Amino acid sequence: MYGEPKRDRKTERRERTREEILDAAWEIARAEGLAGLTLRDVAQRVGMRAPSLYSYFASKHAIYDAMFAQGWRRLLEGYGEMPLTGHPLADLKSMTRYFLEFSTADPARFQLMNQRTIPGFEPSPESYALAVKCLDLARERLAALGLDDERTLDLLTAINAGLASQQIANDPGGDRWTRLADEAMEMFLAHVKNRRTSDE
Amino acid sequence: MYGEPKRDRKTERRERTREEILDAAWEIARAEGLAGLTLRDVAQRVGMRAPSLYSYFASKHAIYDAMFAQGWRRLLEGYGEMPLTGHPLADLKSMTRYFLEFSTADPARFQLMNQRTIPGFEPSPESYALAVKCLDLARERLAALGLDDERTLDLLTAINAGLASQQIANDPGGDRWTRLADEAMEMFLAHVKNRRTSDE
DNA sequence: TCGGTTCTCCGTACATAGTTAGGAGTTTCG
DNA sequence: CGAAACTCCTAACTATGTACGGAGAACCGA
Repeated sequence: MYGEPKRDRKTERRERTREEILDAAWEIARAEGLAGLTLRDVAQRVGMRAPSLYSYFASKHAIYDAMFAQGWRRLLEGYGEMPLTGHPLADLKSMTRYFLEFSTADPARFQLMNQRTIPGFEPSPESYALAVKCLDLARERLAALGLDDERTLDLLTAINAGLASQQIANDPGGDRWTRLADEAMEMFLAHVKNRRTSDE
Repeated sequence: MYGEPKRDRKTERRERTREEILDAAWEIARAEGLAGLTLRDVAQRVGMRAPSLYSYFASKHAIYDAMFAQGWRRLLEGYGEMPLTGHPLADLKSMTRYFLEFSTADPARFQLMNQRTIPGFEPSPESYALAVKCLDLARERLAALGLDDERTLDLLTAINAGLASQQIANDPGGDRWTRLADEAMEMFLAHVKNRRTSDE
């Protein structure tokens, strides 16, 4: 029973180094673009040579996978901590605003999380599960607002993805799209309400 | 004055070879992904070695640029040939449907045209002008339907881009997003009409 | 405390990528 | 015909992801 702390210290150090590598990778991806990420650059940033990274990640794709998972974990976390009012319009607006800020704050991250753009890369099932979990949370929130069918969720995610990618492509930093996002949510809510009453 | 036909024959051949190269590039991009495009593969497909391509394009980015321009030219053409009824809802639906089909038919092309994802690549001013021209046509069409402010155009392009990227990422081939696109256009039109009457 | 195992990290090396340089062979034109 | 231009080649340089094998430290059971 006394042997364990030492093993912990070892795996703990290992975990710390993995984090260090991922942090370096994020920095470079932010600066050089997702595809501009280089193992040699990452290695240099953490004081290693490129091949040494293979002690921590099986491949470059494995690094992307870990980043993919981190991204969705952080978004999930952010959604979880977000204060909600219970007013549909206000809550829809804040969720969309949060998503927009999150996405445009790091275009490389958005690209990694939402666009299949790296040839040969596919997130592992475990990482993908995090993305699904995030979608499930959104579904749950929508349901709490009384909007619980699948089409509605698809529509909302499409709008959000579109706003984010347009802002990233055309006007990173501006607030033009933030205001547009508010308008979009008004439109969205009115539509769903309307569909709801005409369905009954 | 008689020297010109021969020069023409030469530049014509050159132009044909450029087309051949671009066709090969599209094929490979469709099959391997945009970033999976390789000069050596392109060269092989047209019966050359990689360095020979430099007689026709200054760099790989120059090939991407020509493809970018071709993509927007084709979309512009498609929009131009599209029959319009004058009914706002019907026309909005067909334009969005066309954009969706066009985009999902070749995800690599969509990525090249709409997402800044290749590190270091930026379209030349001439190529970019084609993209702007395409946006101008959409603006014009919207105006013809009585919807002529900039916000409306932004909102529409965001919706369209979102629908396309979601379909590409989640369900290429299915018609789930086509139907969603119709619904989105109903929502969009109702919203704009509503905003219009409450503005006056 | 010692000997073996495991874990890091290194240097080297290989395949593939975009790209450059320089030179043959062909075509064009005076 | 001879010069110029064009096309295509081979060879080679650099940067990339990755495989291999080894040196040294950390760890663990005896």
